[in-house]
Amino acid sequence: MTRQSFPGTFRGVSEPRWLDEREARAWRAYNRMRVQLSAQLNRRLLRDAGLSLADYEVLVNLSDAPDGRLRAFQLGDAVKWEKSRLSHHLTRMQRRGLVRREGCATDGRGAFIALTDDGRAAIERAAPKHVEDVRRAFVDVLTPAQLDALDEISRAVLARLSADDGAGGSDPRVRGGGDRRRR
Amino acid sequence: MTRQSFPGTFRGVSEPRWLDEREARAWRAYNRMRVQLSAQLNRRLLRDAGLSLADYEVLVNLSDAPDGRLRAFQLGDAVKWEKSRLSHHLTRMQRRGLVRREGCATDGRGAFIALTDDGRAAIERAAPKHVEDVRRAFVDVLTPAQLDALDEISRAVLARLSADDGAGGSDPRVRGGGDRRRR
DNA sequence: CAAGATTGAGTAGTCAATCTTC
DNA sequence: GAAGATTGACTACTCAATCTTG
Repeated sequence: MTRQSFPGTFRGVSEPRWLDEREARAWRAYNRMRVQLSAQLNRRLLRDAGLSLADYEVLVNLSDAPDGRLRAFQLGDAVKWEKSRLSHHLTRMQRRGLVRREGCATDGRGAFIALTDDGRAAIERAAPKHVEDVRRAFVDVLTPAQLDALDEISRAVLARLSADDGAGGSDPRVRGGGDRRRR
Repeated sequence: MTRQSFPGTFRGVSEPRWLDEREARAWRAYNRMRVQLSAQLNRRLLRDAGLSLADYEVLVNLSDAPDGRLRAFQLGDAVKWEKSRLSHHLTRMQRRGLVRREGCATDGRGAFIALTDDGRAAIERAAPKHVEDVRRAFVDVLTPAQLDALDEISRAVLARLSADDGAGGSDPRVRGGGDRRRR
């Protein structure tokens, strides 16, 4: 949107457009914030309530749902994780007594994920302190204008991401030569 | 900065100040961007160059250093990881032939981490495409004003985070009762 | 004993393959 | 065969303990 394609390039192969100073500064600062903010919130939540951020997200979504239960794929849509990650995570949470798996009557393939009493107690105990942590580190250091700006920024990036993931890639060039990581 | 402390609360214990609509919207949007953007960049870098974002960060820092080598703690300062994460990661990268560990002559405890020829080749091969990916998903969808806004936002958050991590916690209340996670 | 760094054990996440039901 | 979900194998990260040198 902001810049035209580079004049004189040939099918994008030649000189990459490196980031200029403003761009690099914003990108670096954003990445530092991203890493440090998540780490701090995670550490505190774990220390104060014995939950990871991932646990918290699952529990919040379940506790907002009617009857404290959701189909697994609905929960997956809400948290935007890979199916397998969700499944593994629920297995661990089930082992800890926070959620329970229930079969679905109308669709034999389906699973309901339900909050247990312990799970509900855990999220209710954790939430006030966690919200305070989010306020202290994030919300309360930003002006309303900054909150709105960040919202718009996020939406712009997300719009591009879903446009690209729907389609094939960043563009149609095929770039065959990269060595795949051996596993 | 933006809001006063809640009138009628008693030592912060009573009603938590939940997020209002603007705050919640920004927080949710930011988190979606954070998760999806990293995931997409990671996936593409891995697919096209066989490197993870973590590998990339290490290699960039080394290739910017004189002689392509740094003391481990300098590298750690640059990437802001835990010492043990860095050490584990370097072990894996060493096994893949991307870096090499060298002893330090003047400090027997110290280790130098050096880029191998393969490591330098890998980062030089990966960088142009990765920068294009960052441009496409992030830099090029934002206006210069938005880039500057994000820079300021990040700095504000980071300033609060380092103030808090330097000190004891979010505030002096001790909150002893949370059940620690059993391991 | 503090700084620099590594190790081990356990938890978490990813990719690909699989299983079952629609 | 596609949707809903799980499994297995592997890679990655965290915390606490350890080792070594200053």
